[in-house]
Amino acid sequence: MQELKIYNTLSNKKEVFKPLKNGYVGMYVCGPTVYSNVHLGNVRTFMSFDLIYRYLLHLGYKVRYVRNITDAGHLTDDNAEDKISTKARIEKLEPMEIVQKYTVDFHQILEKFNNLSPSIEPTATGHIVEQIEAIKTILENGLAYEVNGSVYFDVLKYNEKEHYGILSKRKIEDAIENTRNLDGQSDKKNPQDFALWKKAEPEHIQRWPSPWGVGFPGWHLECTVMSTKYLGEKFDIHGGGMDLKFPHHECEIAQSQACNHTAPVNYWMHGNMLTMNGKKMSKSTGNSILPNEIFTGENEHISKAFSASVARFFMLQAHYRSILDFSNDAILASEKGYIRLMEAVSLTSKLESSKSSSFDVKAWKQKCYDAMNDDFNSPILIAHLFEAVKFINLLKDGKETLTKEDLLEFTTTINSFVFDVLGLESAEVGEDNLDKLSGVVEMLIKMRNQARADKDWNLSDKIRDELLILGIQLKDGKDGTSFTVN
RNA sequence: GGCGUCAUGGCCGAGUGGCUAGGCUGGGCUCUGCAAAAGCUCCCACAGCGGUUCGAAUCCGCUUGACGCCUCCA
Repeated sequence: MQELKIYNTLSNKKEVFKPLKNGYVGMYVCGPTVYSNVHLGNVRTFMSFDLIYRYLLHLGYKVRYVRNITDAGHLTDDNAEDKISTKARIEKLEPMEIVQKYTVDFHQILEKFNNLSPSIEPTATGHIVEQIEAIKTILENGLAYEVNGSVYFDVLKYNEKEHYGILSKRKIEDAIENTRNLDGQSDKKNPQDFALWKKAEPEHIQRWPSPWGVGFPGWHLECTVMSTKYLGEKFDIHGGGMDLKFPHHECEIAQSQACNHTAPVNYWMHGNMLTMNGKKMSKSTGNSILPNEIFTGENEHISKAFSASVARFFMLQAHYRSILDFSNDAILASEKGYIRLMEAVSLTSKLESSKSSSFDVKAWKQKCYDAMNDDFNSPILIAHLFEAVKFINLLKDGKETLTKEDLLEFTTTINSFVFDVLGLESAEVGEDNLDKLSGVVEMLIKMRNQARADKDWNLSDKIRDELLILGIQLKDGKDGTSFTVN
């Protein structure tokens, strides 16, 4: 098996990946809070982990990929209404209708982007019992306290033995110094303490009974409980967006330590943000673009519609740990590159072999693996794929050669990287329709060739130009005319 | 204010102490009836200032700037 290096945000270093159990990987990724449509920035994170999931599968690992759905609303501050409830009130729906609506939307969008489904997709509300049990354990272990129907995690006490801030590289002393005292209306002993269980006010709709009264679980707890349940007290990879590092993931570590007396995760991975106009995409500021707006082109930031594959390719051209800025120019450039890549890939089935090879397929193949083994460096992989594109075009013209064996290995490799690992899809034209379309276009090509033979350039150009308007491009090559559909 | 990340050519975006990223765009050439496509080729770089080094865009320090987190956030 290839040696894979993963950048661990716990150590801030690339580390050789060694799963706990040989050949098996347990991976947990924080999913969305389903109170509104996912925007493109949300999609980027899930796509980054889709790439990681796909590559692990490609390497032959058996991966259990758990990604939760947060369907219990959490509070933006101690006294506000949670987002799901707010949305339910605005849309005049039950909270669970909101949850259902946006869960379906989330699945549909990710499917359009050709993301593979996780192995398990647990919900927070489906694991209230387990969350209550975890709180009991933390209370028993003396690292939480109950006040007025709520239970809080005692961060200062935890910090006596463990380091609260190990992931986000913070010192709790700094946090305390920089905390402004807000009126003291909170039940917390310390502002850094976080809720494990919150007492439900009468108007709070999502509510469950507990040993501490009617309430609802704290935000961080669900991930601890569900990852433990499905992946064990210790598992290989935990992922999420960079913005979840603190406090969410920090709290997860503290909760797991408090429950299970062990660090839960060997490799922490954080995907970086998608920005637009240099600022983080965020619905609250209006600086965001929805996937459906990409598909229809109906957004002031873009000049035309783009397919999900193009958007996917655009995002894969940047490394998952880099900030990526979305712009019309950038995605237009990606679209051209994407088309060039996919046209070359579609040519691979038509290539012919020779007696010798003018290209070192094995060396090229290893470079592709090296790129992905270096912390899933998809931009480098894509650069190597473009090297292959050039080679394919020369091969087609007979200017390069491959033996039968090399050709097979070459086409197998390029197809598996493009489709299986990067998860790109070729243009969606139904097989049947494509056959019919081909017939029609071939007929027009014949007519045009007759016109060209007669030097009737007006007619031949008319056929070519009008087809182009319809999105069908003719290409005159040495072996006759071919066409592509845009 | 605290913590952290990043500053690469016209645009997007990789990267390593000495050697080509790649894509898009622009110029030239080949091919073509003309185009397009494809191929070849050219131009344009590593924020600024110091330091380490035989040698740094790559390591260290400072300056400037941008962004992220510190409240829900992918």
